[in-house]
Amino acid sequence: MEYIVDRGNIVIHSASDFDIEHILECGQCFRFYKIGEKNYRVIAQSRILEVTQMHKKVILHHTTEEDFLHIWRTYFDLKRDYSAIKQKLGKMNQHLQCAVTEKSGIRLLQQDTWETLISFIISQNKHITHIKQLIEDLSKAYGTYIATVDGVNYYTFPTAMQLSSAKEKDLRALKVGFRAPYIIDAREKVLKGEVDLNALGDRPIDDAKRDLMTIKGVGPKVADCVLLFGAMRYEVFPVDVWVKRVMEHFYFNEETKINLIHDYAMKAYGDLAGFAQQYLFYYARDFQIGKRKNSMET
DNA sequence: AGCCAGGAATCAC
DNA sequence: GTGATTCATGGC
Repeated sequence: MEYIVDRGNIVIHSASDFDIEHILECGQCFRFYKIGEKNYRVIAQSRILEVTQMHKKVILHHTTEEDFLHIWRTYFDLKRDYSAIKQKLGKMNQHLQCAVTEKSGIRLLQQDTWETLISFIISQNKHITHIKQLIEDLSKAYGTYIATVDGVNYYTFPTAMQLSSAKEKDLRALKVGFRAPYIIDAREKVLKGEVDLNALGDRPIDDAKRDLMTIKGVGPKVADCVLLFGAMRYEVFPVDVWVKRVMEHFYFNEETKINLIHDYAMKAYGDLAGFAQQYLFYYARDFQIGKRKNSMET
């Protein structure tokens, strides 16, 4: 995408397939704050970035051309042609056509593998607002101070090393509950090299997933999320309660086992499965599709 | 107040 | 192997 440098900001005048609200609120990441309408503060890459959008004009505030080219362009996945992806998905069926049209500004962020691993371990059986809170508390307790903006202190997400002093009771004090030993097991296996997060991108997908699932508290869904959001493995299809509901609602018309949904989608969507999942998830959650009172209607 | 949350481990058969 | 129960915590 074409950009200009303007008074210390990076400005993209004609962003395509980009909606900062869709990107951040679609459930793939947790470390962001809404400042105003289409105005967000993002904590990533050991940095704080403020993003504003007005129609097709996107402003990345107080950043350099070098950071844009080497960090944010990759992080926001700006080199990928999402029009082509949406076109292919939209042709597959009418429901996907609705999802990609309604949530047309989604892009899959290229996030840190370790951060997604711990974040999605924490995410299990929790509402997104609470997940965000826990991750924030964890960062404040163990991360590195970045800066203070508008009177708020911001911290990086702690590395495995930075978490090495944490004991189970320390994590429980942060209210992560039964996930405390899971986080510790993830830290141990990563620090000892028993699980190599850097290898996830290159290995056969089944091997990579099996590796992740040796960590306590990492099952099929969390492993898929780490592979998709933290290792750019777009052929996976994480099935959570929302994806299960929307798939039942649109494709199966009855209660369906997670495994069946997962295998069906991976086969049907192929190397676009991860993208399909994200459009469907955000679409389903936003419109509460398949939830109780709406279930199995229309 | 009770139900649910971007699930997974554990136990019962 | 499948199905039910348990796990901690907060929001609604």
